[in-house]
Amino acid sequence: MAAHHAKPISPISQVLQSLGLTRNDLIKHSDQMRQFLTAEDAKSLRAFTTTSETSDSQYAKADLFSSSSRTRSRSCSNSLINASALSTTPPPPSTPVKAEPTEPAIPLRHMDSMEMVIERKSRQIKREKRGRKEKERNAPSPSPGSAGVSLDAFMKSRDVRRVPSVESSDPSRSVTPQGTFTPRPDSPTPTRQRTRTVTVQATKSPNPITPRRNNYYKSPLPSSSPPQSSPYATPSTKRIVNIVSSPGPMGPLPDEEEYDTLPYTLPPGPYSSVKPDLSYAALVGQAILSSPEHRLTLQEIYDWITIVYPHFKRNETTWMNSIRHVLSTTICFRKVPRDRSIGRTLWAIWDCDLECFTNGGFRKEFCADMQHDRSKKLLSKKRPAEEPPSGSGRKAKKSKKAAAVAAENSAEESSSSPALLSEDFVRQSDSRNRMSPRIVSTPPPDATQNGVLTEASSLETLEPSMMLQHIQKPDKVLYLRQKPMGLPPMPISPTLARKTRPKRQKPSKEPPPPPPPDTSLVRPHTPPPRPSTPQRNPSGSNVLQLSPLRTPLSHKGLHMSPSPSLAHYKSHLDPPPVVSFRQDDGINPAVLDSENIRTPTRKRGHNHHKDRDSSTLFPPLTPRKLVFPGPPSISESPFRTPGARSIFDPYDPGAMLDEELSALGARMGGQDSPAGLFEGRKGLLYESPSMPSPGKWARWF
DNA sequence: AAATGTTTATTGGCTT
DNA sequence: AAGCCAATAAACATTT
Repeated sequence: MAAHHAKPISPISQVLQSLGLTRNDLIKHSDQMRQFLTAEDAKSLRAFTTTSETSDSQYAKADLFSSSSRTRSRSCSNSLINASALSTTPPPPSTPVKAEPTEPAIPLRHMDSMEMVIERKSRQIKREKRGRKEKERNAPSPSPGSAGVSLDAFMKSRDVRRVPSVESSDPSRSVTPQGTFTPRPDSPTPTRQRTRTVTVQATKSPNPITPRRNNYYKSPLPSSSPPQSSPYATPSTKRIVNIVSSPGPMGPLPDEEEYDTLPYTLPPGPYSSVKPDLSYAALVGQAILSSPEHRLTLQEIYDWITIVYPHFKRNETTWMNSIRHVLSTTICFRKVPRDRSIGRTLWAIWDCDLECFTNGGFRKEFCADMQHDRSKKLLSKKRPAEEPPSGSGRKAKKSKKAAAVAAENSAEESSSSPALLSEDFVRQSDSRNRMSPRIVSTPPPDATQNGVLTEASSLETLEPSMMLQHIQKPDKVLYLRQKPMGLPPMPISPTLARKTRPKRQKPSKEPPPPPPPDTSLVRPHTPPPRPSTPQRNPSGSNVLQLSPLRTPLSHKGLHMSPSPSLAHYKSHLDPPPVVSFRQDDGINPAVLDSENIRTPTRKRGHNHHKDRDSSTLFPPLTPRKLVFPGPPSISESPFRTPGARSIFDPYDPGAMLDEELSALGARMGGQDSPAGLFEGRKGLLYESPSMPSPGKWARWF
């Protein structure tokens, strides 16, 4: 808005005057110029042709539009995505064209922005060329071209956005001090950008099932590329510069074709190169949640992070190592193995754990599994004593295999027993984590479905009845899914079996082959609807893995955290019955157990990161908006206006959820309007007395 | 060989 | 001071 005013007509006029030109002349010339450019290399130049002024004005609202359009496109995107819609149609040179608005830049960023611009430009040119060739070569291929283009555009636009334009000196833009992205008019991109964005988004957000191509793996993104610091980044310019030119990790930019497969959504730019004050888990969570299905490969996660948080560069190992570490050790990140041919495993966040990631942060207390742990702790505090025995603390690790086996057995037992359900279950499983949740109360017949996890999944197909059931329970359950009983026996997870670490640990002799799990039980689980393919089974058979979802540790519900209670499990076999389940059975672990939910432990807010702080302030958030993977820093979303959630971003998972709910409600008819559900949810699960009105915190961005 | 995954250890900051 | 936790580092395993 301010931008509007900013549009300096006067300056232009002045310039024109000094040149002895009239506005008409200017227009004329620019037209000519445009034609000229369009003729040949137009595309590459497009971005630059844009005038910052125009864009500025649009900035403010662009996002709104873009979001909506995004959604829309998204809905159809799946089909369209690859489709040629785009491809066939030549990229409308027109609109999208101009790039962006240059941003407002913060003064200090001039230098780099220049560089960035230059670099970007050269990149664009290359890409264009490449793209052209490609097209010529395989004109037919649907998605590629167009999609690629769009993404490309998107990326470019992003770059631009990030880069404060050289010219940008729009005074009117106010930058918030620490880089918070206030609703700067510019941040969001203007219309044209919008267009691009839209396209991109559409492409990338295929719904439910993202077509993830193998190739994607290679991290298509210019990983390091974008580096940039957001204009807001206060920090050192040099760094930014480096980033830009950093050779990075990357190699060649991915082909456009790959772009259409981008499995995640990038928050609107500008991205600050400042190190985010978020834990790695939070970052990973944002990344994963930015994907429609809430699952990404490691590579994708890296990409997302490097793009959104330029602070992290692709060629650095530390943070990547940390990311991997977090993935492996954090319960909320579940592995979704895929067929080899398809690609690597995906790391997913299940709906039941969404709360952990509210506001873009990460609070494990809200992890469904954690809750179990917690309850367990409470229930049995005394227990700890027992375990230490096993060995000296950490070292006492027993062979994993053994542990695994034990776990499985126990799991089996527990799961098999009817007792599992409900409270018992809780009690038993508490520590065990992850899987446990899956076990839910009695399974309604085949109510199960394999849910497809999509955004929709969140709401997923629950049977109304089921829902009701749970809902009854005052406390918790959002929705449960149950799995039909009587699944085939689960094979033991190869994983467990396979790992043996000779060196470090003494191989405890043991491991007799894990007893065949008696799988008569139900193994509910949530999974993702992704086509989980049978895992590779070393032996060759297609048996499913035990739980691919969790690493052994996690199976036990442990995180690396040394917390005593958990520690127990590290060394103790007894508990954790790992429940194995099949990936595809479609059960959503979601929040299952109602019984357990307790208040989130202690105050989480205190330690660690700020995000936490916020959380402290506000307890759990409303479900609906919870997850938007977002923008750089929590506080900084460009979208967000200081106050609030005024802006509706359909692209936001939360929004999608809402939509889903609505739909669901509609379907269900009656009383439980989706809203109602949510409300209920909120009330039950999230609301805490102290909590501010839901609306307020609904969205963290 | 490189990318992925797991796990163990250590460290430092915070909170209790 | 004790605990807890996230970040790191690093060894090792598994896949690609």
